[in-house]
Amino acid sequence: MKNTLIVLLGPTGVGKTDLSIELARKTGSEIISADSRQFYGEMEIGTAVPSPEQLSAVKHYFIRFLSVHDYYSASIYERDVLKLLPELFGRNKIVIMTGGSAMYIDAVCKGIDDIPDVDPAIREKYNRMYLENGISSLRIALKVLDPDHYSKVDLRNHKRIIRALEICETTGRPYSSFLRKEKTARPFDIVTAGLNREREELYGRINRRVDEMIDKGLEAEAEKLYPLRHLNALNTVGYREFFGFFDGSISREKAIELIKRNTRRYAKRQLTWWAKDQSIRWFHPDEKEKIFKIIGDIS
RNA sequence: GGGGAGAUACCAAAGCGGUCAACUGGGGUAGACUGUAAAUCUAUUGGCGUAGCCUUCGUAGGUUCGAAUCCUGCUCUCCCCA
Repeated sequence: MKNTLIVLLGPTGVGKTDLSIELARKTGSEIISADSRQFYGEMEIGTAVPSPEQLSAVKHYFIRFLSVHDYYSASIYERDVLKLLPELFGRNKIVIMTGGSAMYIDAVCKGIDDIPDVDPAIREKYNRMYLENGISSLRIALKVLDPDHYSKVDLRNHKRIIRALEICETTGRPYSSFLRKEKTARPFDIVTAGLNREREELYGRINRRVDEMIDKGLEAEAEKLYPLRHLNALNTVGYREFFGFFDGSISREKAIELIKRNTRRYAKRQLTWWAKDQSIRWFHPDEKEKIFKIIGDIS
C-alpha cells in the first residue's frame, strides 16, 4: 500500500471535525488541519477549533500554531505540509487532511507556483493607490506592466490587480509569467472525499453553531482582539461583525445575524470552488460506512 | 363608536396616470478565484419555448386610449379620540 493522504473537505459547519477524528482513530492516523483560521492561536471559539478532548484523542497539526501578527500564505502552508508529511507517513501509511480552506488544500494537492515574496512597502503603495485614486489607476498600471494578465483578470476586483502589480514591481517581470497552471505531482496518493448536506440542513447547522459560539463566549474573545482588528487575520467572520458592534455601528443582535449570514455565504463560496473539481467524491456526513470503505479500498 | 394612516414581488421599502415586471436594500440562487482567501469580486432573483409572450402591486368594481398610480364598496393592519 502506498502512502495516502486522505483529504476530507466540505463547507463550514458540515461536520468535518467529528468525522475526521473518527476516521483517524479507525486508521490510527494523524490529522493535518487545512483551515486557515484555525491556524491562529488567538482565535478559538469563532473558528470552531476541535475541542481539547478531540485534540488529545488524535494528534493534530497546524492548529493554533501562529499568531494573528504572523504572515502566512497558501504557499508557505504547502511547503510546511510537504515538509511534515514524510514524518507522518513514517508512522502511518494514511494521513488525514481536513478543513475548508480550498486554496490551501489545492496548494498541497495540486501545487502552487513559486512566486517571490513581496516587500510589504510595495503592497502598501498599491493599496494606497487604490484608496486614493480608485481602481482605474490600478488598471492603467497593470495594462502597462502586464498586458497579458490585464486581459484575463477580473478588472473590478482590486485585490487581484494589486497582487499582480506588486509581483510585477517586485520581480521586474509580468505576474502572468509566473503562472504555469500545471498540477504538481506528489510522491503520495491523494484521495479526496467531500462532505455536503442539503442546503437547508447545512444552513440550519450553521445558524445553530453560531448561537453555540455566542454561548461559549465569542463576544469576549472578539473583544480581546478588538485592538488588533486592522490585522488581516482578523478580517474573519465572527470577529469583524463584533468589531462593528464594538464600534457602535451595528447592534449586538445585528452582529450575530450578520455572523450567521456571512458564514452561510462563506459555505456557499466554498461549495462553488469545489463544484468544478472532478476528483472529489461527495458524501453526506452520515454515510460513514461508505466513507470508511474508501479506506478499505486503499489498503 | 368617531377621526386618521396604510395594504407593492420571499422580507423591508420606493413608485403616485404611460418610458413599470416595477428603484433600492436584505435574504435566496449562480459564478470567478495561484499568496494574510472565513478574504476579494461578479451575475441573477414573477412565469415561460426568454426575439418575445403570459400573469402581478389586499380584494371587487369603476373612470381612462392607458392604472401599482385616480374614484367607489369590501376585507385587514396601525395610530389618535371615545
